[in-house]
Amino acid sequence: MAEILLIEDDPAISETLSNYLKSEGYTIRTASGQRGGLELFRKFSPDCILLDVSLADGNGFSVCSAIRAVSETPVIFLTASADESCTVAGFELGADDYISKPFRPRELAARIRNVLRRYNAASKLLHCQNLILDPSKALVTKNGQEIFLSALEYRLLLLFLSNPGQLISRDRIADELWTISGEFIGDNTLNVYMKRLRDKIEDDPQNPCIIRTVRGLGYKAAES
Amino acid sequence: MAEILLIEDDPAISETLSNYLKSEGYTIRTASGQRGGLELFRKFSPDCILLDVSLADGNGFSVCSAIRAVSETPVIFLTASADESCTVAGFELGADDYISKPFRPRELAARIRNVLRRYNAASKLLHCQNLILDPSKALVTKNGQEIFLSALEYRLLLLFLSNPGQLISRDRIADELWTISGEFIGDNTLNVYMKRLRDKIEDDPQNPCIIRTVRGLGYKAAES
DNA sequence: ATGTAATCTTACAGATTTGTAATGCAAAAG
DNA sequence: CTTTTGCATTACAAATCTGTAAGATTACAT
Repeated sequence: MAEILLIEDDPAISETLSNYLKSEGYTIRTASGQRGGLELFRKFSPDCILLDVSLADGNGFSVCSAIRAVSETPVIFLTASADESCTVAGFELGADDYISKPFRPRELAARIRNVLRRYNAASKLLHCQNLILDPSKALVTKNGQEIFLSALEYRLLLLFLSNPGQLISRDRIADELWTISGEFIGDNTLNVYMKRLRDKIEDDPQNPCIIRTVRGLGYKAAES
Repeated sequence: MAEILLIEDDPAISETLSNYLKSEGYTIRTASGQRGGLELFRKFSPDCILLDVSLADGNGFSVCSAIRAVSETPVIFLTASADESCTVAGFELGADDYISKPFRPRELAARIRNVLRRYNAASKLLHCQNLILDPSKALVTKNGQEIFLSALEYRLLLLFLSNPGQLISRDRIADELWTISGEFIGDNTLNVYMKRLRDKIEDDPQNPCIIRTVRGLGYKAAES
């Protein structure tokens, strides 16, 4: 489960929130000030940060700036004041949400889930069976072993893993891979590419599990 | 500038919001109900949707579901009630934010900017000068013309465009491109790759603008 | 100016990719 | 059962990719 860093000045609020979020299944680390907060951030790389605006040794805004300088980790501001310019300032610094006290616990939990969902969706590795494709590095691995794919094989796999469980017609594949460059390719060229790709990614290319044939319609990647 | 679809029952609120957001530079389209709202959504593909929970012909939740079924376009719920279970329900349906009346205009604008910022960051095409790299299709184009890159050339370019304006050392490049597979390559192999990539992507490979050399330190991609 | 180190450029083979053609095979249609 | 259709498989040249070597050029220090 996700790990949350709570940076909060007031010990009473800190404990209340901390207990509630633990009951929701999160791992919580708490700090009462800027210095300790940033230290825990560097040490544990939490998945989300709850940040009080008013801290003993500074304010939450500078903490948020410091975090944003090195990371996109979601930051949710907590504040006693519902002051509009504070809210605006918080978002300008790159915060992901801004919640005014009094906190309603279920809403807080929903907003935490919301930022985590988006954050996880953003850093998307594409999985399928024991295969992992990392679009940010154009890297394909299976059981930790790199698989070398040619440019077109990579595109073909990317197309399938981007649409898991979805039937993709032969025409659509041909379009996505070739028609941007205006070329036209022979009728069974795609068959050959499927074979080559399967030989590289499937455990048993004769009985493909990752990309299955749907006779007469196209191909379909496994759900996950 | 971004285009916003406002789906709101109450004509007075609709007009007030609409005028304010226009003054902020957005293009606004308004609908008063579910049916009209979804029609405008399909017709104009707005960048963001402001969605009142209570509508004449249904409620905002079903509209949100319908939108989420086909798109990740950001949805911000607007509501008169500050009811906590409504808020939670909204987020469960995949909403991006949930704002209770009375709306403070500057905060609303800040929250809109926030969801737009994240949404744009998520569907990230990587730009640099007149060059565009689409990681979701592994496609590189320049002035609309496709550029054919080999697997390694693509990775090399991806590395640079993912870190615009940032100096990248030769060692780091060698690590990112080769050491995952455990291979070691000759000392000037990277020089050759840089040359090949530049020949393909730069207008004038002799005077590279997209990736510049920083002698003794490495290479650096232009900011944008 | 001269020397040195860093980077660029060219050239070259071996490996791989790319597209086509020919053949094989199995599921659906007749 | 036979034929047809759709996909799989194999084999093959042309093109391209990949890494290295050798020499040219450039920027910097002395």
